[in-house]
Amino acid sequence: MTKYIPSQIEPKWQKKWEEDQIYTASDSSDKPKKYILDMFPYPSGDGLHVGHFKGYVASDIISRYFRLKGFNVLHPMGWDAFGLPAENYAIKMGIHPSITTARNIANIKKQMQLVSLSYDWKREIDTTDPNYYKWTQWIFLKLFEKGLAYEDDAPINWCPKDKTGLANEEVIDGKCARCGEQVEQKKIRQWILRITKYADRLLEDLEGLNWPEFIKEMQINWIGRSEGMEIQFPISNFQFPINVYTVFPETIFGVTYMVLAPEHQLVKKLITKDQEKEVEEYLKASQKKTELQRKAEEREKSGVFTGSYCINPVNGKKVPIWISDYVVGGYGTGAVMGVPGSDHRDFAFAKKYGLEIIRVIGKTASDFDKVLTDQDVLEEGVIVNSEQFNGLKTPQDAREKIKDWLAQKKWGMRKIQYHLRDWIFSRQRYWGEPIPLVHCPKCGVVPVPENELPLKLPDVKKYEPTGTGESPLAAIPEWVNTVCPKCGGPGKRETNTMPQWAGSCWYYLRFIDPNNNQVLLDKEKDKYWMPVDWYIGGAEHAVLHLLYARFWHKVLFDIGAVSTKEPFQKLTSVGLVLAEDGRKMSKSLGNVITPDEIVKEYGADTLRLYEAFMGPFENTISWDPTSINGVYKFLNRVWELICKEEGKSVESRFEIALNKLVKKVASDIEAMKFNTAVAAAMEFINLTYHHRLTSDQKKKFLIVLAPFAPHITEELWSQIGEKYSIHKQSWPAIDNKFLEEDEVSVAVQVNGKVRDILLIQKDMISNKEVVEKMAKESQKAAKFLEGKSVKKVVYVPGKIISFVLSSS
RNA sequence: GCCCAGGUGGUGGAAUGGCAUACACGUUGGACUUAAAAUCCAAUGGCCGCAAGGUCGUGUGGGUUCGACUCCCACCCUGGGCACCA
Repeated sequence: MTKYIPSQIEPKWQKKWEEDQIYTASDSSDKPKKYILDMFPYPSGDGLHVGHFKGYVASDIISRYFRLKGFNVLHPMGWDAFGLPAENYAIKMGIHPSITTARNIANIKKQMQLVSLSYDWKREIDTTDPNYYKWTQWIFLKLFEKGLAYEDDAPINWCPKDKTGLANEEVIDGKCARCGEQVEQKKIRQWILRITKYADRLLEDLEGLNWPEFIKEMQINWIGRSEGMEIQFPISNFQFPINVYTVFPETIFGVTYMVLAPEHQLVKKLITKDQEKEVEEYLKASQKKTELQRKAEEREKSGVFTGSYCINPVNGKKVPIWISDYVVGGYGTGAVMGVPGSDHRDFAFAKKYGLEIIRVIGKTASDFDKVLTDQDVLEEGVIVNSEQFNGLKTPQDAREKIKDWLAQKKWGMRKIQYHLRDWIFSRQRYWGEPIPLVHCPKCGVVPVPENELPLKLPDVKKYEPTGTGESPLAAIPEWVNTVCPKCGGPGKRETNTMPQWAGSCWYYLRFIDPNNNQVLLDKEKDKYWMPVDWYIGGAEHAVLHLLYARFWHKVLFDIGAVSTKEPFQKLTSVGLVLAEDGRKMSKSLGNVITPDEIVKEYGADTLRLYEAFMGPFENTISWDPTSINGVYKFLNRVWELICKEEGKSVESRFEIALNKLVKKVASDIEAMKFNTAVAAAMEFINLTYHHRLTSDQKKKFLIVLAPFAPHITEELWSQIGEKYSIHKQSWPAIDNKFLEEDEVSVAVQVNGKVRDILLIQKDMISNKEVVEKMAKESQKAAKFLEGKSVKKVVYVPGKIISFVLSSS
């Protein structure tokens, strides 16, 4: 063969590799293990675009590299196939989602095989396969057994378009994360998972993880732990006090009013006769406000006085009780103590309604003046106007002392509060795992016995969501009506299904033991493979999948099903690939580029190489169709160079370049700097292109390139007469005697400016006198040194020699 | 408003205290060709200069240092996340 024609070599080798199953991971091996995992895709009908492949190619390069390095690598792939789009498509077309899902999976699998992602396909899993979701249901039963799943009909986020409830994590800016519809509050019966019970562990265990800081930060913020105090304010002539939660108890002497959220339980009981009308109007108005209006109002506060008062326990002061929607009902106690002297929001509210403003934090201990403007509202300073606490520094000192005092007087107690809410887990839709529970009028909620799992999703004609808060399953009496597993009497099945996150919460465990019918996964295999060493995927899952999966994993750890506390030891987040126009690739914008078309034009190796070369892995980068040509040209040059006759003599500069390349590519792959790894390979080819490589140099170069471009390297490997397969070789050893150049260039600086470059023999570089003499004699530098006195000479061996002149 | 990441040629980017702009795209010129494509070679930050060379230059302004894209302080801009959370 004389010319590089990808279409003539790629299918041939793909077929051979598949026949020989060269990427199979062994469950028992003397080799050290690496579990390298991609976030598995949702098998959408549109297939995958080149953006999806940036992460897949990266994890594939890493997997191939570690195989060459002698690791037993587990690199699997599967399908997160339950979910709304398949169901919506089914409704539109009248095709059962299982049919379209199977079709989509086949298509995407073909795309992946087209670029030779080296997955162990024997471990392929599909979350909609009853043999898989049997275990998703099993895990749910364990959650139920442990009291971590409970039923409630509290108001929840409801998407009127998708006609289902949503988790807090699925609401973005008050809109449904999936369809963008404005989310409403609706009160329906739901299954909820007690993720808040794990809040502290989810927070603490982040510390040991090798994850991007920004993702850890996002989880920390989402969990939102704060250490504060719950304080009781008694109400005269009333049996219940008002409880408030605050993280600033040191400001308690500055309380001049109390605010309740409109939905607070006590609201109705505290309204006095003369205020009745006004309050009612306010409540009505605030209910009507949509999220959008609330946003549009910016931070303009509004509220109404109830007519009642409570007592500040620390000084017996009468405090008016107000109602305002700037207090969020669902957080803390739904009531806030108003401290306009040290909180900007309270200040604005107090100003508007003419409430008293007392300064409790001053710049100095004598700063007792009333607060006049928003600028005087301080968060840090010295306590004033607070009796025995005056003069204490805040926050540090004062906060702890006042906390102790309040607790000792029994006016309040320390409390830890989280932003994280429990996870609304049921969906009123068809295409999800059935929740394996039976409602029995006699026994209550009874779990389906484990030996009856999987509880299969029934085939139905109509999948339309009902919108009533019931799932379409409720319309199938022969499925709903069943026998109570406990008493044998008539019972009704739970008709809600699980959210899409359920299947993805534990799939990484199933790859380890995909066909086990007895247990979730074998204990020995768990011990061998877990945790996932390297998890690669998009940052859009930072607080969704990545938090949910950690939660489930910890529950599985607690019941002894897994031996590790955390599932994903190392995480790297892949940057988005945008279309050429800088927008997201989407079918409706018509700017999608598929791997299929790139493979057709340039071959899979070019696609892979370009994905690696286009820029830093974590960056968001626009696809540039004109740049692809560059890596294609590079592969052609590789082809030409390797196909040339062997060189006979060993040129040391090529040896040095090659050894450096081997070293750099290895460290770059491990640091996910694929772009510079490819650039280094290009430099090597540019250096040697017009010369000849020895057989040994060819072999080493091909192995180094193999993780990036598996087809062309396999082909050339066989053309130079080497034994199949290049992917079963070992990563080249580095020859240290060829790592250093004979001559090193040293820059000459005069007053910080580079004036010349010296070439210094390797054995001279540590000799400062010689280098200094050479530098002074160099024509270019001497010009700037002439007639000046040198104050100081700094020499960094092998790098730079710097002359500092005395200023004259 | 708060938290995080980032700002370098026409473009994607490289360099994490020591030669700014590696590698690639694009552009321009040349070779080959009847011609085009492909390929190969050369040039390619701005300004001054025929050139040698000089000078400015990594968002802005200061600072530390013999030396700063890199470290420190303040600010501006872009992207992401959170947001009336007490």
